Amino acid sequence: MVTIGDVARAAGVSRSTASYALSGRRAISLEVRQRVQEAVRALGYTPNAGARALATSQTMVIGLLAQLLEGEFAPAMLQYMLGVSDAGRELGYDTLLITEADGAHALRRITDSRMVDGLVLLNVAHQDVRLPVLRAAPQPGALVGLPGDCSGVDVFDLDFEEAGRAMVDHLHRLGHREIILISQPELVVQRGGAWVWRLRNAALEQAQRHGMVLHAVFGESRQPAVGRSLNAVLDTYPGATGLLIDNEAAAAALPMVLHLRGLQVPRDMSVIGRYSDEFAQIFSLPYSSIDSAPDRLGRLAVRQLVRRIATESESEEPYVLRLIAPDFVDRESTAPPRGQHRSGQYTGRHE
Amino acid sequence: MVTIGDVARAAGVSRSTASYALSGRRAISLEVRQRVQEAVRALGYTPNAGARALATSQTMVIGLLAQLLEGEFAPAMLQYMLGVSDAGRELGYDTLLITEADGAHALRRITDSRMVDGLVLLNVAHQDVRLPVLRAAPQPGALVGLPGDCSGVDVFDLDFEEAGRAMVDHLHRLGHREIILISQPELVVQRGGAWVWRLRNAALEQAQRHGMVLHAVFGESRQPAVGRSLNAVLDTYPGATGLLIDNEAAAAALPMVLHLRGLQVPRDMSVIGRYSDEFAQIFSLPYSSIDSAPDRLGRLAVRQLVRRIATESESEEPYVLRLIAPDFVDRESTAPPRGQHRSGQYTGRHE
DNA sequence: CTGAAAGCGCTTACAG
DNA sequence: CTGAAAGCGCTTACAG
Repeated sequence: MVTIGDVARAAGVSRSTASYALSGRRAISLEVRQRVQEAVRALGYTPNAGARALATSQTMVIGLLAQLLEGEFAPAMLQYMLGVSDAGRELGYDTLLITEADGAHALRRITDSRMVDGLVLLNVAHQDVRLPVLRAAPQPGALVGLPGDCSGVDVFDLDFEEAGRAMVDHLHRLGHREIILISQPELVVQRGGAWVWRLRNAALEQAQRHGMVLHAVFGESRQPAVGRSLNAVLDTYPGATGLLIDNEAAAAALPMVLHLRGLQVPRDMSVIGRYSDEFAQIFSLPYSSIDSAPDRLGRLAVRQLVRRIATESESEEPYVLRLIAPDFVDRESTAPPRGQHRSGQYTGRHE
Repeated sequence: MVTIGDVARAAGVSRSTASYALSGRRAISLEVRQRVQEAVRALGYTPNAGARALATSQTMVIGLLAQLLEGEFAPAMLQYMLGVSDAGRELGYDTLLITEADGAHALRRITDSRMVDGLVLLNVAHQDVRLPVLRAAPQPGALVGLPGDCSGVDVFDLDFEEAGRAMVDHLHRLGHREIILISQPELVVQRGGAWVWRLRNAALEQAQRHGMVLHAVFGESRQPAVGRSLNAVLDTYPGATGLLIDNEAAAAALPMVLHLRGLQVPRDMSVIGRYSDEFAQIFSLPYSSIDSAPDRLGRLAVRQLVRRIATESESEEPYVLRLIAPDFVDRESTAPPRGQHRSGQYTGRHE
């Protein structure tokens, strides 16, 4: 392979001069710089990443710890991953993708061996076993997902509580008084998926504040269970006029379920989802939704991570906890509940 | 950070002895080996990956070039990626994920800087601009996807021609005489998505051989265009009794389309798809299908790549071109065409 | 069975 | 403005 020594020889300068000419870290005469650049081009020189990492203690690589857990909606994960990878590249970083089931173990391996300059953890649980490892690591970390303890890391997530309140408020404003919330499978909650219960609890509280009835249930993650459970819920609460769907698989299954029950949206049922706009477009989910903005969250996490890598040794910047405001995408799937629609009155309970 | 020098000092041996004790590349007395291992544990030593890479010219990292192109079905890509990442890890390799739009440029950067020991390219086009770069690189490469020129690389793909024939044969055997094939959007074909036309051309030939009428059309990749185009096709060919769906978005949209047209599967329409089993499960696509086996293909590519990395300098192993046989997953979405069903006769044309 | 030394390809103080 | 040298943390011939 062609090394900086070859470049130096071809340009008739020392290796250090060649290095400085390329990095620009000290003044170099125009003539020498041009000779070096010419040699680089002629020889097709690219610095060896491993050697550079060894010399500078910087790998220019970010570790991305994805977690694909049972009962969760895998396709959503891809969008976070792309946000991280693309943002990293724009900032000069490559992305090491770690998908091992044992995330804590993988994290220790990656950080101990100094393969990366920083880490992004996706799908962070309330008590995430990866966090103690991350805190003990010499590299900084940024999370997508809000854990119980945010110390020592930068945290980014959707404001799921605000999302839950916004969904409830929206239907309340339209006059709905009995609604249903379909969350992720209970397994996800038991495993510590705090985002699920943050939305759920906030929605329940808000409904109570408004004097609404909110039936909060856990959905399923796969067909045919998803469809069955949707039907069961609709059977159980025939008086409900609104549906909040914090569950991608349920959102995808819902159009057919409602259709087979002869229910039209929004005439017979108002629906609000919570998923990414990209997902809505691919499957044309016809429901207004809170955009989960995976791409944006991934990018935010990387940007902060890179900032922290740069300023790591310097003054202790305070850690960031940023919950982004839910963005409501209107797809006209909500309306006043039946009966009220025609009268234009938003006052009574459902008749 | 703790280095092998620290370990050596703690164990009272030289650095080379410590290194050999850990690698096992030469005989070490039991006593010394134990002292070294004890020092490693006590100090929490992990070799520095960059230093090791520099010394051995092995990074133990595989580069994964994903390509998310417009008009293609992004969620499918994730499954290939996971297959590669998981298989790599099992073989001792980490995965560098490259998602840059300019794949050829990214590939050159990664290979020139020696960040990886080998490359896996996903979504390979007929004339893929990344291939010349890959062939010129010092690292070996494995492809998922069959290009026009396979020289210098190991290639893995589904046997899309056999898949096309199998789909046609299946419906022919049941007595269908007029069927429709919905492929990916035309854009995908124009861009060189050879897998699309391999299935398509093979299906057309096979239909002709059987004396069947096959209407081959290009579908769409997003709603609402997908649904519209499905309806338009069904309007155009009212005599068709079978549907071959080589298009994930169309497969996801089809149940509702057929339902709204009052068509039951397989009573009124036989359907065969081509998508991964995982995808079928998440959305419970109710159609028999050819499994595109993304996980398996990703794993095969990595396994061969690692084999080639190991034997690279040795005798020239011939390059592999492996098209895996299509696997038919029966979900009971096919039957004899209407009318024949009752008679049990598979002889006539549709009446 | 073990050690001292060279070398992988860079970067960056240290000198001039 | 430029060069010779040290050093990053490993591995692996070369000696003994």
